[in-house]
Amino acid sequence: MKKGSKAAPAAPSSTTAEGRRKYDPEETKRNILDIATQEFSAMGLAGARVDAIAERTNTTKRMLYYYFGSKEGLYEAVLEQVYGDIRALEQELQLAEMDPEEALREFIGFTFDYHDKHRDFVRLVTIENIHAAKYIEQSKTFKARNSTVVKTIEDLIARGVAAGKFRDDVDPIDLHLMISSFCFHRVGNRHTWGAAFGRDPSGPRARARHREMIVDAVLRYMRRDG
Amino acid sequence: MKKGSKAAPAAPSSTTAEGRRKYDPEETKRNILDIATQEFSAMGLAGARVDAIAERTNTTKRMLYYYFGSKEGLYEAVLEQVYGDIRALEQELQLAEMDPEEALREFIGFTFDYHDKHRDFVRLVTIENIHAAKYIEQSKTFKARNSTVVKTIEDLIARGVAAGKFRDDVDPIDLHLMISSFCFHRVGNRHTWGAAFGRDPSGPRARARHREMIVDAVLRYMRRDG
Amino acid sequence: MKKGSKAAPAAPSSTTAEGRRKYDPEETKRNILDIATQEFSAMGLAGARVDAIAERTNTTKRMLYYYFGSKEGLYEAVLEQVYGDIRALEQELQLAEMDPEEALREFIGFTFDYHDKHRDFVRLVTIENIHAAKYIEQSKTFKARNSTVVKTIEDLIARGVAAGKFRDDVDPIDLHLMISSFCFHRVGNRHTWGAAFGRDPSGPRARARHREMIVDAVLRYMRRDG
Amino acid sequence: MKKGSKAAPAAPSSTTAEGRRKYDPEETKRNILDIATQEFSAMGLAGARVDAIAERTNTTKRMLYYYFGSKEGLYEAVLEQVYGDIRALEQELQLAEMDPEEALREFIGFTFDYHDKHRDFVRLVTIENIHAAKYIEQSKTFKARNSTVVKTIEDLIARGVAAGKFRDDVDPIDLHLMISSFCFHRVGNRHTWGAAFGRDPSGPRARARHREMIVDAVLRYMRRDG
DNA sequence: TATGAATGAGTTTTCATTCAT
DNA sequence: AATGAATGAAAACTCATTCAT
Repeated sequence: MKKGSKAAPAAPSSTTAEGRRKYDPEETKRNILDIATQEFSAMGLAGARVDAIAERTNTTKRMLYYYFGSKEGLYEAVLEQVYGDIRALEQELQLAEMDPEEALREFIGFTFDYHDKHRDFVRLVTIENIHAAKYIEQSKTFKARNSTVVKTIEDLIARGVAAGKFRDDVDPIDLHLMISSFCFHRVGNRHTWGAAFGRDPSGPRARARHREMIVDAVLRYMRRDG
Repeated sequence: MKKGSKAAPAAPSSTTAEGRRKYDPEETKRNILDIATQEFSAMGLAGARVDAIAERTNTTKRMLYYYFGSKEGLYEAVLEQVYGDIRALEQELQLAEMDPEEALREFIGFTFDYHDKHRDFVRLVTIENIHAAKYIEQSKTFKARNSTVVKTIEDLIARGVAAGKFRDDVDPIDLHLMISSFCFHRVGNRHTWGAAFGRDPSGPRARARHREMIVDAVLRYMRRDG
Repeated sequence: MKKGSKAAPAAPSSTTAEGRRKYDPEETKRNILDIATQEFSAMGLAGARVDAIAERTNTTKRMLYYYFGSKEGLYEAVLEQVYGDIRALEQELQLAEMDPEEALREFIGFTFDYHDKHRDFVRLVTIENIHAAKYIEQSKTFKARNSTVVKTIEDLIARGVAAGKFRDDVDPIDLHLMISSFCFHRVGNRHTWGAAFGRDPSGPRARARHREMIVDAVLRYMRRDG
Repeated sequence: MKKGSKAAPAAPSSTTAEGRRKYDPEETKRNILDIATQEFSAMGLAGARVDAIAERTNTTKRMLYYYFGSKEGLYEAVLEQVYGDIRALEQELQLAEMDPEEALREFIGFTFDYHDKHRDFVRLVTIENIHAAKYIEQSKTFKARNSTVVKTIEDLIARGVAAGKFRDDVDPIDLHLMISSFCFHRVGNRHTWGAAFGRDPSGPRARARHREMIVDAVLRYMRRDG
């Protein structure tokens, strides 16, 4: 029953060639998570290969199981991180200090830019929907985080309504949906869209035009006497 | 999902009433395609199992290969059919006879209703985007079909502009994107959305509200002096 | 996942070198089951290797999963078969026609000989007890089969009591336990016994002596005025 | 199971009241051995997991290897301890001072009670037989210890024969086998027996009955003119 | 045309053991 | 003496596809 015991690699006491510490659990976890984000995003949960992820990592397949338990556990960790990132940025937005219309403009712009830049996030959300969100639903922090955005939008609308600028019959989550859908779709569905109409809707040529478009559309929709 | 697929009649494995053929190739193919549509839609390309599809079929795995060559071949056939269905309906819309604003309203409503009812279609498009549209791109009829929609929208806009109703700086494909994204997103991302905010954005309670919302938003956006 | 084809024992159109038919599911299953019986018996459930079983088989590992689903499923099938064998033989014993004392002698002798010859059975039962019988408990036929033995012993005792030969305060299952324990133990624990006392209690030299011993002990125990 | 293992006190990982050592090697070893006894007994050698043992211990996996060298070394230590316990007790029995029949009664009773109470011992012996006793055979003290029991029984029989009470054709090891088999079997095979006949043969309801039964049967068997 | 049986290559996961601190 | 991190080898299991009848 004895196994691999032939040659001890025995590295120098604390650092490797590039100066990375050899025993650095946080670094190891982060490294695995980064690669896994790319692979799951590129291939989907079923399509991704644990071997492929491990191969691109600085460590071995075994560590992946050591830290994340299973392929699905790793996928969950990836999802949680990626959702955490966008929610964290949203909270830094400081919209409360701006004029309502300006704040809405800012929020739409942020949402647009984030999706435009973070295609991995868009893909992972898409993938998670294929799985009926059953993995993200297990996350404990997920719902708590999302309630913050709703609050942000609620405040924003309320201030606009109070100022006589915004209509008062719009549900904050619906508004969020309208903004997100455009920002998400032009990235997430860019391939079929590109195949259908011969141009990438998320390409650089359309970016500025689309950004302006969604800001314009949403503001017109929200304005009191549009 | 196909039009006439409400209740897939069993492929006969023995003679029927009188003199009819023992096997019906067309029926067998249709049966396989129906089941495959459900499975690929539910599980994705990598996640779907050939065995699972064959099991639910009235025939055997061998026939699946006989008619469609491979798992991927079957997936392509499913995609082509499902895209064909929506484009065919779009062409029956007869928007040219309506007042431009009315026609746009009609077109948005149709797009909304189609996505709302055909979740399999939405899922399959999503899945195909995970695969960077590489399967649908091989379809010969796909691009041709799509150009028709563009033409429809172009005409619609042109008539509205001519009538002084619509602004003249909107690209037809962009407009299509704006409409589609909302209709698509509330169905395609309903699971993560539901997990995040505790309500299904594609559920019956939101349907009428959302339909009105997207019609309203797009019309405001298009109106000349919004 | 269709399994064991009830009818259609496969027409013998092509045969292999040794005359074994190439497409013979029953033969394939039996072959796997035979090898698995040996391996599980020799190594235990955890210790047995699916690869090792498959290797010794005329077919591949894949078929093992095709027919038995999992390592545990195969183990269950082995257990069920091996228990079925002894119970089937017990039922052929025709004890009802014998004089009660003669019948008891016959039953003890059979039990002794069966355990003495079928060491695989003894080992598998031992192994199953390590697993707290959780696999055999899932067998549907197991309990039904065992009730037959009880009935046999009950009848046997009753007839002996009626004839004034046997004491009337002995529980049939207890009697069975007394008989089985000796027959089982000298085979099942022969290794530790051999290590402790330097001789194999199930070896050929002890066989006749032990057989006589257990027959003698049980008959003395059962006799009315022992 | 060891004598003084009712409530394993935690191995201190920090200083205690005053001046006591920070680590207690003997305590650590005992703790590991206790847990290992439970795990090997419950799962078998192949089925037990080093990680699981270490987890339940007050120390870490490394210590397990430090003190016992390997999984197999730990298993051997467990076996040796457990066999040592029963043999030590047997020697305390003081049968030489009793009337032969009384002494035999006492010996059977002791054997019965010991097996009835020490299920871990029974299981470990069972497990060791699955491994053909290859681990216990390496024990140096094992055989020496066992020869004592044989001597005890030999004396006991000889005194009974001399007193005209016992038959003179019974081998002491065979007698020991007869006694042990019943006591062992009703505990070791209780699970399959319970599954087969719907009652636990080692349960409290059967205990007194079984104890009397084996004493009765053996004494009848040994009596000169049974 | 139809079908259950069969397969090889790959995929996830497990495990006893050792290393660096 | 103690510990969390790390590992290589092997184990169980899966899957799209083809074969023989």
